[in-house]
Amino acid sequence: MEFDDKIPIYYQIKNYLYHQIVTGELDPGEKLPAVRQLAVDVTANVNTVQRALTEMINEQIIEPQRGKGNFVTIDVDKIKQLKDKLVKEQLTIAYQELHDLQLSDNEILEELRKFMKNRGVENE
Amino acid sequence: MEFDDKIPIYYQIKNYLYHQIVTGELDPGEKLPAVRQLAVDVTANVNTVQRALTEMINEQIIEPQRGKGNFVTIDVDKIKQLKDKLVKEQLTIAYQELHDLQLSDNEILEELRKFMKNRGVENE
DNA sequence: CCTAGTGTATTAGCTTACTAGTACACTATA
DNA sequence: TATAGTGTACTAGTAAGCTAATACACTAGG
Repeated sequence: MEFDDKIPIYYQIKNYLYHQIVTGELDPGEKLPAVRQLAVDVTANVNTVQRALTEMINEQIIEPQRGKGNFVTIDVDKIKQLKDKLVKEQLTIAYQELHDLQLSDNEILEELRKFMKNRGVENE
Repeated sequence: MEFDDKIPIYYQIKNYLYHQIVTGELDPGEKLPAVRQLAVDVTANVNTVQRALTEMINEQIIEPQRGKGNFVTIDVDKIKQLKDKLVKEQLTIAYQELHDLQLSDNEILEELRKFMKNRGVENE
């Protein structure tokens, strides 16, 4: 897994797992890979992974069962709330940044449409 | 100035100055505040500010004149390119994040419109 | 020439994040 | 009961970022 060296790894792992859960690649109640396996998967240290997991446990997104593993919460509302939170956070950041660059609401929408239209063209 | 403790301060200072330049709060050719003054302004250490400036000098966004100060480039094209780059970077990040959360193009646009509409309502 | 205001360089110490290694507690199963 | 697989805790060491303090080089102006 590739990391942005401007952001703590444990934070990026957390975000990675958030996505797995929100998108259903990890279902409610499903067991996560073992910490040691996760560490291999994302190419990070066990302690770093554990730090990410501990925060998610505190947030009650996952539930640990000693000796068994970590499990995604079965509270689907909680997962829905998580998704909404992530979406809103991203929109807030992007809007503020673009607005600070003096783009009007319409210009932001326009640039986004343009971006979507041209997306992929540069990947060739 | 408030910093996000997940991102290096020098990086956030750089971004702050980018915005000053792109939005014209700092005109082409204009002298930046002295390093020591900037450090006070953004509540950071001189060395941290200097690190941000050094990177911007390497990018030729600002030009240093020993004993005089640092000056915004007079190359307006360069500034325009900077703005385009910042806009594009932000769009890329936001789009990818939202897309990863399984929002379609239309849903992203819809959520953004909704966000713009409700913006400010929660600030009361 | 002197002084104040600039950028620039260097050193030292602190904190956080990360890694590595080890150890322990619990669970399931052969 | 023994063993393998799990989460969890702890210590130690390294690297990066930030701060603080000092020093030096250059410029402008009295």
